[in-house]
Amino acid sequence: MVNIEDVARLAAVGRSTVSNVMNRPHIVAPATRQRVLDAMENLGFVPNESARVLAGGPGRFVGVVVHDASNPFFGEIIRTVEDAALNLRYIVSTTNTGADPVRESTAVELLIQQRASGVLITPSALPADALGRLRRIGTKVVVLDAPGESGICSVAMDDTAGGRLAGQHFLDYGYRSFAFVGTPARTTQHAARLAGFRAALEESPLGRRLDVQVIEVPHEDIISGRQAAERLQHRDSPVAVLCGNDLIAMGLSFALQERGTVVPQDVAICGYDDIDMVRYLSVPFTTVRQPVHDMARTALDLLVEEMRDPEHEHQAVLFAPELVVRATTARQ
Amino acid sequence: MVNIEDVARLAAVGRSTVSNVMNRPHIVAPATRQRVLDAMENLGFVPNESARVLAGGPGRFVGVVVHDASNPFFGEIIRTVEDAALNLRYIVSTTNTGADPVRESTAVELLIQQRASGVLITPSALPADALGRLRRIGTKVVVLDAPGESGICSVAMDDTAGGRLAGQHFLDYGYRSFAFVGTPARTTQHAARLAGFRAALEESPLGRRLDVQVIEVPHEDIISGRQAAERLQHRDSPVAVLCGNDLIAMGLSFALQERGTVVPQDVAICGYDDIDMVRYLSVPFTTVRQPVHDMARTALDLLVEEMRDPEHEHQAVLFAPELVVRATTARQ
DNA sequence: CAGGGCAATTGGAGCGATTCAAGGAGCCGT
DNA sequence: ACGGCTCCTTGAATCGCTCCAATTGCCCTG
Repeated sequence: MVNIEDVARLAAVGRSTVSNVMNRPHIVAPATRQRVLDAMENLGFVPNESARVLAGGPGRFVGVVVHDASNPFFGEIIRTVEDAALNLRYIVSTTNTGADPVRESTAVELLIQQRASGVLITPSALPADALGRLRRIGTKVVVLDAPGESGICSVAMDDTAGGRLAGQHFLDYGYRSFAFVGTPARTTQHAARLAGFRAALEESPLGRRLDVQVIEVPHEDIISGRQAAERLQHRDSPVAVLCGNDLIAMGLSFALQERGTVVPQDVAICGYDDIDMVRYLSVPFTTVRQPVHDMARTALDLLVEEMRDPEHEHQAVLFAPELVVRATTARQ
Repeated sequence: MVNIEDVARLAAVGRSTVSNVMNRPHIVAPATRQRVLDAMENLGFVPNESARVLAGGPGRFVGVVVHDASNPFFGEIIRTVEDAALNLRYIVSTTNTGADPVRESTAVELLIQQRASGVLITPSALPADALGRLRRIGTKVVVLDAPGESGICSVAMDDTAGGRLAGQHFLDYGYRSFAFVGTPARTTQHAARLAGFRAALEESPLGRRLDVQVIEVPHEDIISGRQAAERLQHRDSPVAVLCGNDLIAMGLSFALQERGTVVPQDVAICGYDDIDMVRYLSVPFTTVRQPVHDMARTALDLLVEEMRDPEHEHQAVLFAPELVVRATTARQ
């Protein structure tokens, strides 16, 4: 493989000059610069990132850790981040954790091994020590889709507000029986949504007479949503169900339809995320929209800023959710 | 950051011994090994992967390049590969190309910079020179979901056979008017599916009187499928449409339903991939199933074998597709 | 008991970049 | 003509690790 020395020899300059052309082009005389550039071109030179990082150069490796890339919500995040990062010539590495804390720490561990210069993470239950270790090797961290602790940048949705929005909407529409399907025990996001949901109900005139049937499911996907259908109890009055995300809502809705339960007459459903798909289903979903694109973009901007500017001040950005009413809820 | 030397000092051994504990544990005396292990633990030592790679050690970095991770088909591939690779302590980095040749080469370029030791790629149009350059730096490559050229390992579905299967099925069911929706001009996979589809029709007794209306769409997603609905011409006889993948099929189907077109009475649809979701829709999809899990697993196994064994013989594995008949096609 | 063989350990020479301090060349004003 | 500048350019030291060749004991055997 051709290295910096080969380039230097062909261009008849010193190794450092070649390095300068790559990292501080402005201090190299135009003629020399061009000569070096040509030499690189001729030789098909590609700098060795490992050597670069080892020598203490600016790393160009950022890791993105998400629950599940095939969930369109995360898909959109990844796409946004990749687009922006590739333009800045960063190398983006995505890892899925399946919201599993063990895989999450494995993923972080591997990122540490790589001495990633930045990490964008959607934690399920982020162990503080993992963050500490990342910090110690100088890796910048931005927490995405979860409230950040102090001393760390974070970009999140106000999940409590989102849950509230859904609860309020159900109450407005006259529902009196409620359920939540998701993974509140395993992910902070769902827990907050559930909390907001409960809060809205409790604050209503009917007060604490309103109870929420909580159905904890194993994953955040369609299959889990389907499974929840069997456990959902609905007798006389229609049940209003808030789902932890749209995929779960889809699964639940499909399974209910198969059993002859009609949405929204028998069961009302509110999803979460507003992924593209749910707007196109035969019964378009009422859901809580997250400004995914903006979140992702902001998160990357914060990360880049933090990587470039050592004096950077941490900030926690909170986005507001928005309720999108479609056909899976109806006025009673 | 703590390095190998710190560990060596604490354990009162030489640097090399620490290295040996990590890479060739069997040649270190058990007592010594334990002492080193303890020291690592105490110091919270994490080997620096960059240094390792630079020193010519066995790299543990593999790249996975796919069209779109949020497509469940690729999602499943990624999940499978990640599971297996993480167990082997490989670092998996996923990149999306959106089937765009430019992003594809950018992705490969970055992988070269990283000196990845292995790459699993789903090419749209893989430029031969990119492969060559990867090869030159010693990166092992396995092509996934596309026919491999000689001198390279590949795992693929027999897409032509898949297209044939669909065509045959439509003929059996009595359809006489056909269309294909997908990206045949931009991806080899869709092109092969279309070719097989055409072949089946041409080989039928009705011969070449059967024409296929080809609708090229910009992406392989739901939105593109929806757009295709406007361009699909169907007059008297029902049209049988083969879609390049299930997402396109879903989009097409949703859009048609909105305009009052009934599936399968007015338009029959056959998807491709058999992603989980399509089985649960209100009208479950007829589709061509790909053994994704096996493909992904086989691809990774090949890659690992190739990375470990320099004498490795390239092979091209071809999986057979399978038709799954559900409710979007009906006997005429 | 010398010598051979084996197991365990280790210092040193890179790997390919970066950064820094120092050196050389040309130009200016005096 | 010369000191003092600015601009460019460069050799050397370094990063943390792996591998190799060499070394050290130790046990066994003839």
